Amino acid sequence: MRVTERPSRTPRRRGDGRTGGQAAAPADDGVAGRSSAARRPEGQPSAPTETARRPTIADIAKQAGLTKAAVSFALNGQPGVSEQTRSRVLDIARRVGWQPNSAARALSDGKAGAFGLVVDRPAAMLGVEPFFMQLISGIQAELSDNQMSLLFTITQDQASEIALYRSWWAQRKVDGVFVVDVRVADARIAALEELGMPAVVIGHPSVAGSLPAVWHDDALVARTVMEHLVALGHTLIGRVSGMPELRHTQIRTEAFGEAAGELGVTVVDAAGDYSGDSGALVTEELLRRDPRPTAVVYDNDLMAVSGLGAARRLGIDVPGDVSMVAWEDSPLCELVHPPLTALHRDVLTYGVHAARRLLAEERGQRAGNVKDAAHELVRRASSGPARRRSTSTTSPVPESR
Amino acid sequence: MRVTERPSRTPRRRGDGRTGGQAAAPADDGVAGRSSAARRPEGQPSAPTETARRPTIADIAKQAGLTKAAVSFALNGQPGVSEQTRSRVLDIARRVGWQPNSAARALSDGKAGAFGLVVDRPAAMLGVEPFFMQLISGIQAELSDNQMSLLFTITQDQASEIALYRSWWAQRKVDGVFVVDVRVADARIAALEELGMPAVVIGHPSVAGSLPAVWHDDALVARTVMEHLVALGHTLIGRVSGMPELRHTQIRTEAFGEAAGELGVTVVDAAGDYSGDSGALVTEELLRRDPRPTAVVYDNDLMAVSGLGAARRLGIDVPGDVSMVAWEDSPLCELVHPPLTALHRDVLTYGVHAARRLLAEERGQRAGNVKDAAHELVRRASSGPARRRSTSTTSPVPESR
DNA sequence: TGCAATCACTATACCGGTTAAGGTGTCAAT
DNA sequence: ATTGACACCTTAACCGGTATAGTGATTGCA
Repeated sequence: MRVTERPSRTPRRRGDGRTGGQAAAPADDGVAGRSSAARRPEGQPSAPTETARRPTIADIAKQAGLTKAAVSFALNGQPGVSEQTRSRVLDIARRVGWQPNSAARALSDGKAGAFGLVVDRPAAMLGVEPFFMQLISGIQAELSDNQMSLLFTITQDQASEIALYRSWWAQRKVDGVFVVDVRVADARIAALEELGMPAVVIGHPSVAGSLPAVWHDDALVARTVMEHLVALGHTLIGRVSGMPELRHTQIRTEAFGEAAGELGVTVVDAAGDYSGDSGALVTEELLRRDPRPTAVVYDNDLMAVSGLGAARRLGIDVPGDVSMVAWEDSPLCELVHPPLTALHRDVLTYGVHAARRLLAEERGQRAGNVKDAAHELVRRASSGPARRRSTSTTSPVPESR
Repeated sequence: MRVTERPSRTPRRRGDGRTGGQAAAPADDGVAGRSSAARRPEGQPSAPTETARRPTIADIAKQAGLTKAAVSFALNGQPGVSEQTRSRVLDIARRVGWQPNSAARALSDGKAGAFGLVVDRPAAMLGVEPFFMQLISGIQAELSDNQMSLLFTITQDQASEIALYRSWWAQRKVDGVFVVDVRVADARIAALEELGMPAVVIGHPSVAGSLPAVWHDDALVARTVMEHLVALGHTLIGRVSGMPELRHTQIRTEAFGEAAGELGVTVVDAAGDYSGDSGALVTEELLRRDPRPTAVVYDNDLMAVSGLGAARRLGIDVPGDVSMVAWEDSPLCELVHPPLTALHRDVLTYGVHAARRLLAEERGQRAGNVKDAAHELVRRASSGPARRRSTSTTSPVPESR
């Protein structure tokens, strides 16, 4: 109960962590001292039934003069005890600060009480994207409402990710997992199906196998972008994509192609890898083409920002000479110059939906896929009308980087 | 549109929990079967010796003709079994794919097998910084070597963070926690001390109370920066700080002040809040001063990037008129123009050390604080010699934004 | 009045590990 | 032949919950 302002240098004391053994009169326990004090006015000394440690239902049972089972019934709202007894038990539980031991409960009902999320990217590539943090934030919000925890891990390759799934499942550490960054013919999907482990794919249903997916319609979004650009007069549009092995990259590529065909314009695809470097490199390639695209769409914000820099180095004006659009919005897009037109979505809600879906799955409710809201186009200064194709290409600038 | 909408319903199997086994003809496969799968149905056993469910040590014992205890000894390298028996047990365990049930082990030895990390920031503010991802990556690397998991949670305020600590501890969900973003007189420290929960503060020891800290010497780094700038001829230096209530902000502020005094130059402090907006705003203020600072140091990369934009809007050249330095490096710093001189550190190793320290703490090894390597100055184009103070300030530009 | 159905609990057996204490069999020393 | 001393296992008791069967007392109904 000492919550005083620590002077400057307390002689580090702290709990032992392990209050094991036969209560060798620790005098100052520091754990949940209120309980024993409250129950025992000043107590007969050498009390044999001292509740030293974290309270269990056995302690509550003893205090209430009941058995463990009765207490369990009372605490869980199960029938089998009188209302009077129930409230008495609840009172005691509250007073001693009882909380169920998660391991005991897990062992008993065979559920872990946690879900897992593994991200498999090299540490360097993680990071600048706010996506995961927001996703986790959303997942978390839903899980904590349901007394569930999230085990989060970053691995270096897919093999260890799969190994981790097997291990988690064998040890019953998690009740299910969220799968992100799904590739074509992703080995994780097959592994999860084989294990029979509940899982939700955060990505397109076409790669989710028999697993439920939470997704949004990238094809629709691609079309929106194309319409925006075509309406501005653009007819030759560059696109800097993410890794081609990711399924959603392919989906976007296909959709851009189709929309282009229908709208009578041309799309030039070029593959990046989400890194700033690749964004700059690929942008330079695109902007050196003749005829030069009058607009470029990027698969993430980081590449778009780099593309902006590349254009400046080449002496190409944005949006005067070329418009730029980033797929995925972030604070970054707002603070560069010019601010980037971007595709925004509510990642947090996406996470909430994924969590909700996995909770249902784990409860055995085998529902279908969940389609989330599509991205919304946020128009900023980086996209504008296509320049009349009169002036030829800018004088080439020596390559730099 | 040709996204190969998955045919329709393949007859789902999955979710049964039981693997292989006699697999004869489950026929029912009622997914819902909520009743604990462990209860013996008591029907006539068609294949009595078959291990149907996930294997336990009891299964192994039966196959080996031993008791649970002997098997446990064998599996844990405990003395008490012959080498011959041990290897036989290990063989069987490997063959049936046994892994210890984490709940059972946790219940038995009173340890959760997991640590917790709570980040308490509004979802919007999380994100662009790669710090947490890299930190987690490092923590994770060390933890998985020690068969430990990481519970990761994002909360909205400090009160719920503390409540979560209490809950985790009461339920024995974690064996300890990492504490980040420490403030002055941080309520979390007091709460953790009261709980007696093992914890490691990732931050300066002066706010860690009696908890061990893993930290690095910001004061030293501040001095390095100052020396760099003074060597370039700068004598009036602006600084855009992070939130003043964070302890490390204060430490940096103090250190900059001291170093300035010793080196005979002046530092002008201005507080931001790590957001891009604040970076731009505060930078404008600084650059409008007369005399104008010839260098600005930022407490994070995001504000520095925004500051760069602000300078451009004011028609002030970087690094010609003013040099800029970011505290905390990231891909962002490299892709803006000019690339930002930045303070780089190995966050991943920082995480490894924090994890190692918490592991020691949890094992009862009460070591001291761990001082990590300081940031290293990465010189890029944004910092250069101070312009001779001949030309007066640039003509003011109308305020924008 | 008698028999069954409820009610409100108790007793006990799990879940799957770990671990202290006890029990054999073998072999050497006394 | 007795006594240990071991090496190698077995028994049984936990850890802290949950679930099922059983018990004594009260009530319902004929």
